Amino acid sequence: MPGISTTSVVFGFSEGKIHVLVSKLKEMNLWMIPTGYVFEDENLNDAAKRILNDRIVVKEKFIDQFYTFGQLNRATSKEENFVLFSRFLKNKKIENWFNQRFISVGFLVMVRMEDCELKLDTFSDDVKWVPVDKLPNLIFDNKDLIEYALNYMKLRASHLPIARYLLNPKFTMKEIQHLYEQLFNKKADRGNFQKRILKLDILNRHEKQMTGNAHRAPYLYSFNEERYKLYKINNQDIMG
Amino acid sequence: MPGISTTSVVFGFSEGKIHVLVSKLKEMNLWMIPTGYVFEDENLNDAAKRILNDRIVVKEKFIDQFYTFGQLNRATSKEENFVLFSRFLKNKKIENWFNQRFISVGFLVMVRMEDCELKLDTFSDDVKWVPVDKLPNLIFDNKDLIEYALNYMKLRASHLPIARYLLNPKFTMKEIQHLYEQLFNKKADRGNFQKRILKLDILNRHEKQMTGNAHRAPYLYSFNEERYKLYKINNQDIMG
DNA sequence: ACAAAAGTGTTATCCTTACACCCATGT
DNA sequence: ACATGGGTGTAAGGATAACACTTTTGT
Repeated sequence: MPGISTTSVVFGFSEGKIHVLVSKLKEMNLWMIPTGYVFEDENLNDAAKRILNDRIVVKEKFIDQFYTFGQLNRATSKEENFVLFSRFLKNKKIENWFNQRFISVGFLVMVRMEDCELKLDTFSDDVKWVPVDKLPNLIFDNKDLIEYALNYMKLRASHLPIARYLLNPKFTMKEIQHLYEQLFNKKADRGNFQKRILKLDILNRHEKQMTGNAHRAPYLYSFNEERYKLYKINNQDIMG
Repeated sequence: MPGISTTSVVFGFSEGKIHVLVSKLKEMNLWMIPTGYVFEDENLNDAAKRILNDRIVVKEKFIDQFYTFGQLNRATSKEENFVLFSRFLKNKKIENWFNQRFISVGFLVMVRMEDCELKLDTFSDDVKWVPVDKLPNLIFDNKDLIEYALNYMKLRASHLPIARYLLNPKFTMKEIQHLYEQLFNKKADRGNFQKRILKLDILNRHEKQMTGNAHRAPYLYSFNEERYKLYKINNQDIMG
């Protein structure tokens, strides 16, 4: 469909940092996140998945739209990068898809970084994960999209399966706490955080894992899928 | 832009009921909510406002997108209504805009019903407010959109200026309580509801209004715009 | 005076916070 | 044994829910 694309912000979590998936345009110092046009006979969500599958292979992922970007000046607002990109297109003799106005449905994607296999698409000569606080030079409004997605995650944290999709199947309390501390940029009390999480009654506790460190070994936890599905947040606030 | 439309779910509140704005297709028992195509040189939000202005005149409104609908079978899923609508188009000799696949960005709109002046567009011979629990026969997936918008309002109630835009500038505790009771379909304790609302510290209390009823007159309240703007919800849940 | 609605107060209970204490582990 | 991180307990303070009590109004 002319002018309709999906753009995915793919988040992962590793070594205590939230990461985003980016790919580098061939022979340029310009990076981008997975984008592509929607086919005439294709559902929006299917389009997002198809385009994503060009860059990344992963068994399980969370994917859902978070906002539709339809400003007129989306491509030209980062003028410097727009000029670079136009030259790139000319070199590659690609048709001028991007010269017309386009609307992007933004998708929030969450995966386990360790389960991912990254692939190069035809326009790229590099694909990698970068920490969200160290983003490279991005085309168009890609940086805005990433920030919008992060903010969306924060606001809707209690309605999104963040830990479920970003953490490994088995994880420690320390890991899940670090994840939320990173997301909210805020330290939490160890004991109270644990109590809060456990009170949700959606985790299974497993055997301790001997780490070889010179301290007590932590328990491992996993999500209890049955109870996790039942777990609905009572975010009725004003209604008590 | 071919295939890209905006569709607005316009909510109002009157006589203790949440209402939706609908218009009736000429000479048919088929209703719809404000929809229209986006121009090539037009921002998404501007398109939604322009299309809305064909049906309704109101000074102040809340408007924001809530979801983008991109399923393939959107028009034909309500087959009965699709057949009716096709016949309507043929009668009216309108070009077959709707025979091609289309994507709709759904907008949530909130207005004060009493401030609204409704207008007929060229396809309609009736425009009116209907209670959300008594929707008429609607084209396409319009009913789904309305239900989606309502659910979105519930989920994000604490982040949306619902009472600010649905209630009259001055209102009673009873009115704001009824609004939230309708939205959540749940009764609240009178005293506790009042305490919760007042603790937010975003309301001004005004003189009592003599109603002529045989009981104590209630205070009137309005939103304190300054404090309302400062009021940010700490919905950090898991972070305490 | 009375009924009905509106405003305010009370109490028991629960939740949160900050911090302390004990436990486990490899050196 | 000891240092370090991990698990759990506790007491003070705050928030919540259910309900009772008081005030205001027109008849």
